[in-house]
Formats: sequence, C-alpha cells, structure tokens
Amino acid sequence: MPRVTIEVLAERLGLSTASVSYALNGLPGVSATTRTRVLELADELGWRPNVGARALSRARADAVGLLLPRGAEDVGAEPYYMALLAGIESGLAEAGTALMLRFVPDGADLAVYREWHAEHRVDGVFLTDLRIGDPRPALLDRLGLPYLVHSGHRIADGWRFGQELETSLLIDHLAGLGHRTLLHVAGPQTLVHEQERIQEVRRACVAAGIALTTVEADYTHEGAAEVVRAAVQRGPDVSAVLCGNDPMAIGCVRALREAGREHRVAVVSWDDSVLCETSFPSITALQRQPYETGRESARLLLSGLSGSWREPEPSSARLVIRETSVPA
Amino acid sequence: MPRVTIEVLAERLGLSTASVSYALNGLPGVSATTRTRVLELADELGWRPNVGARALSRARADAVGLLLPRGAEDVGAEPYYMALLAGIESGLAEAGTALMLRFVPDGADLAVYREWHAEHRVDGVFLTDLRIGDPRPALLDRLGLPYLVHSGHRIADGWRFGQELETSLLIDHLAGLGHRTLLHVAGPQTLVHEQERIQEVRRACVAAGIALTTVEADYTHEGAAEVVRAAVQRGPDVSAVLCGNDPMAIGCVRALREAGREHRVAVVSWDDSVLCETSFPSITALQRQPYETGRESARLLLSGLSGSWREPEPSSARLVIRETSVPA
DNA sequence: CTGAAAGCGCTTACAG
DNA sequence: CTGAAAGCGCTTACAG
Repeated sequence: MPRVTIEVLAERLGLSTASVSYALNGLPGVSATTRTRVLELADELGWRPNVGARALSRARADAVGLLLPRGAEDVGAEPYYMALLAGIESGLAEAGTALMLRFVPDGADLAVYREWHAEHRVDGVFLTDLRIGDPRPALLDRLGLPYLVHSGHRIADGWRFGQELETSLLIDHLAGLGHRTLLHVAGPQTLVHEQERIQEVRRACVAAGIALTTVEADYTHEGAAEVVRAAVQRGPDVSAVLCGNDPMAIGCVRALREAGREHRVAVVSWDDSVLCETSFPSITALQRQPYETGRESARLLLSGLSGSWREPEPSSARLVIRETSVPA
Repeated sequence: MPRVTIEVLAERLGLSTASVSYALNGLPGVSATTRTRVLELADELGWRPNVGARALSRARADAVGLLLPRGAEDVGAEPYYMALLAGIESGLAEAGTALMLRFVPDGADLAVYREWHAEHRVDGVFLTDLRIGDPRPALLDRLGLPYLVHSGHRIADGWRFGQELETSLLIDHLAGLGHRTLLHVAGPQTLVHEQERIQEVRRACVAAGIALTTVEADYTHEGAAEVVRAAVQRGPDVSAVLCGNDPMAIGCVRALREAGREHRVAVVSWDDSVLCETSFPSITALQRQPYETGRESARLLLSGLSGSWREPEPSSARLVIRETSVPA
C-alpha cells in the first residue's frame, strides 16, 4: 500500500504541507475548520509521522536509553529489574517516547553512551546502580546528554537515595519483634546506595538499641548463603538478618536451614518478589513498587527533557510481613 | 560541540559528500586511499551516522520490535523472559540493530504493530506466546511487516515448536526413576506451544507406559498450587508432576508440602531459573538456554530482514537434576 | 574514480 | 490564515 505522508494529505485537501504539519501538531497557523479536516483525513488514512523524518527535522530522537550493566544471568535473577523496566516503558509510552534497551558487559557502557549520542539515538538516559566514583555522570555532562539517576536526587557533591523511610520500616519491624542482634547482609559496597544503606541501618540500630554486624555480599544467593553460614558458625546467637535483595534473602534462608534455624531466625529482604513470596518459609520483604517507581522515573526524565526537572515523588514502600517475621 | 556530519568530513577532505558516503559504507566508487582517509578522519572525529537521517534515506529503521503481552507482574515472575530479552538484544546489537520494547495490555498489541509500521519504527518484529487463532500473523502479513515466531518454525497451516526432544528429556527422566503415574500441569491451552506439549507428553507417556493426567493452570504459582492440591486430594497416589514453567513448579512444591509429600513426589519443571535452583527442595528443570535461543532468534529475524530466512538451529535443552528427582 | 543534484518526510522561519 | 522554500543528514542514480 502507498505510504501516507503529509504530502498525500496536503494534496487530497488542496493545502500546503506546511498547513498540514501545523494542523497535525496543534500549532497556530491554521483555521479550526482546516485543522479538523486535516485531523479527520489523517485519522481515516491512518497517517502517523515517519519517526526518522521527524527526528531529523526536529533534531530529537523521541527515545531514551537504558543500559543494564550486569550479566544477563544476574539481571534475570532479580525480578525487580523486569518490573522496573515495564514501569519505565509504560511511563515513556504515554508520552510517545521509545525505550532503547541494551545489556552491556562491564566497562562497555561509556562507549554505548558516546555512540547513542553521536547517532542521535536517544534524547536522554536512565542511570541505575550508581557506583562510587562512577564515570558516567561526568561523561554525560560532557556530552550534554540529559540523564536521570533512578531513585536518586542530586545533592551538592553527588547523589542521595533517600532510604531513611525504608530503613526504619525494616529496622522498626525487627525491633518490634524484640530482636537486639542484627546481621546486615549488604550488597556490593561499590554501589552508592548500598553505602548509604549501611549508614542508615547503623543509625537506626543505634536508635533502636540493636547490636549490628555488617557483611558484604554480591547480590547472589550463593554469596549470601556463604556469608550467613560463616556468621552463624562464628556467633550462633544471630537472631535476625537483613538482606539487601531477594536472591540474597533466599540464600540466607538456605544457610539457616542447613543450621536447622530457618524457623528461629528472622529474615527481612530489601526487595520483594515472587522469590520471597514462594520461599519456604516465606520471607518478609519491602515492597518497593518497582513498576510504579519506574513510571515515576520515566515522567521525571521526560520533564527534564522538556526543560524543567520536576521534583521526585516520595517513595511509597511498604513492608509485607511473612513467615520469617519470627519474634526474638 | 559541533555535530560531525558527512558534510564536515567532506569539507575537511576536499571531497563530495557522495564519496564520503561511499567510503563509509564500503561501497565501490572510491579509491582505496580515499576510503582510508575518510575512515581515518571519521574515526578521529567520532563520526557516527545520524540514525534519523539514515532511516529516512534508506527507508529502514534498523530496529525491530518486541511486545511483551502479559502484565508486568507475570512477566517479572518468570526469569525466562529477562534472559530471553537479554539474548535477543545481544544478538541484535551485534548487527547494529536496536530493540524496541513495549509492554502492552491484552488486546492493545495489534494497534501497536500498526503504529510501528506506519511510523517506520521497526523493520520487523518478534512474536512470542502464539495463541490459537492468533490474529497477529495475519495482520503482519497484511502490513508486510516481517516477523519471527520465537522458537517456532512454519508448517503448512501454522507453526510448530519442535518440543519432542524436550518432552523426552523430561518423560524419560521420570520413567527412569520408576514413575508410572504422572500429573502434567500444563500452561494455558490458548497457547499453541502448550497444546503441542500436551500431545507430545501424551505420546511419550504412552511409549513409556506412564498413566497420565493433564490439568491446566495459568502459569502462576497460586494457580498451580490449587490444581495440585485438588489432584492430591482426589488421588493421593500421584507420584510425579510435570509443570509447564518454574513459578508453577514452585506452587506445586508448596501444595505437596502442605500434604507432607514434598520429598516423596517427583517434580520437574519445563523452565529452569533461580526459582527452581533455590527452592526447597530444589527442583529438577529443563535448562532451555533462553539467552542463547534469544540470540538465535535475533540472528534469524535479521537474516529474514536481509532477504533470506535461515533455518533455525536445533534447540539444545538439557535437564538439570535436583532434589525433586526422587524415585517412585 | 569523483561530483552535482535530487530525494527521503518531516518542520519552521518567512512572505504574503 | 496560508503557501513556497529551505533545511535536517544521509543515500543513490546519473553524468562526467
């Protein structure tokens, strides 16, 4: 079938392509009746702008990029990312903006940003998993490519993730169950938000009179099982464990089971998902609404692209209490 | 910084933009030395084609689309999809083709294909989860938008998914453990590959002398738990269960646990993931290499886009034996 | 082997 | 309120 372009519309209506363009884009410069005629014909013929042509003339891609930096296996293991992805995409789709998704091996990310920029592929990008000394913001600033750090807000010398509320939900819950000894299995300390969490957890434990031990693991269930195993052997009096994500919470429960203590030690996870829900025993977890926060991130980036960065909505995490919420 | 375009390159080299274009695209029409000079300068200045301009003049988007039709929750629950996504993207990236990803509510998919086509957003699309009487192939044929049914191959009147090998891996394993009674918890029978599986499983069970009961569930752990619970109450002699995906396998194990039989009944899952790996007891599952099959699908679609559909490689699933592989 | 020119389908000053 | 025209950055017959 012949492609329907604005020229086709213009010819059939006896107008110039300029008028048709003004009409289609809701710009002044055409009478109300002309506009209606244009819109009706466009609708009837199923006209849609050729994205290439529009991108070229507007010097805008109407697309934004997201790089998932970790190996496919890790990302697949965390349902959090799929929900986040779906949320981001849904927020973008409402504005007619496309999502460019790439999974890149460690270290290849900077090259992709340069490529995207040079090719005019994207108007902006999302950043997740900000690391200490992360080179990405500096590169993007230099390129002039707008970006949004997911869940972050800018402070003088970096980014904050505002996890005070989440921390108190978790710690207050454990304190309320009577726990006075906590093992915090944190994620990689190369991540800014994980360092921030450690500080927050420390503060909350001091306030709640909880003795805290912090260990680091790599976000995998194996890694977490290992550190929990070691901790249980070292001090069999551990009464509660806080895990940085859901695979680690699963690994933790497994290590506790090996020690015959899976129904005696409280476990809470910083992320919720079907993993926590279907675990045995099922795991109390922070429901952080990745789908909703993804939508919010999309709206924020879009606001920035159209000239004025909006303030982020406060996060609305809630705790889902399950079987691992055992008293001390 | 000023955009580097082929015009910039042409000026600096004292050439026409045509020659520069020929050189950059490896086309005949320029001398070897000219080509080298062009490529070197392009590299030095970091030139990359403006995708909008290229799409417009070539009438090609250099992008393909993938719609994930189910709600974000369901998709997030199945790690299979994230790995598939990563594989597809990685296969496309090697050819410089972008992936357009959309999560659409039921029924909205056809409109998106029309949109993509009219906007020249994509050169082709992937189809997953083909349904009985699925309207998508007909629409895409009509639009002239090339498509690939993931894991499928075309037969006279539809598509086949070639699951004989996978079926025998599963059934032979259970037969080898001495099981003679099988409950098959199949996924939605609206899906072509699920109907095909039922046939294959039936055939394999007849061959192996296994008495088969087939029930349908909705790919969720709750749904599977319910049907397994009912089956166990009806006939407490069920000795093995085959589940259509990993969340259902988890639900099955839970239902068996409620009946105190989780260490007595064999469970195998048609998909593997961290869910099966970390379950207690851990679940024997078919490792279907979604990342690799995703890459293969990408290569196949790309081959079709460049004019000649390649034959798919045979699938290379293998069974990962775990704790639920208990003898009869 | 190289260059001048038209064209892809839009947008957008500018003149009427 | 409307139209003729240039321009976005490429590609590609066509003529030299």
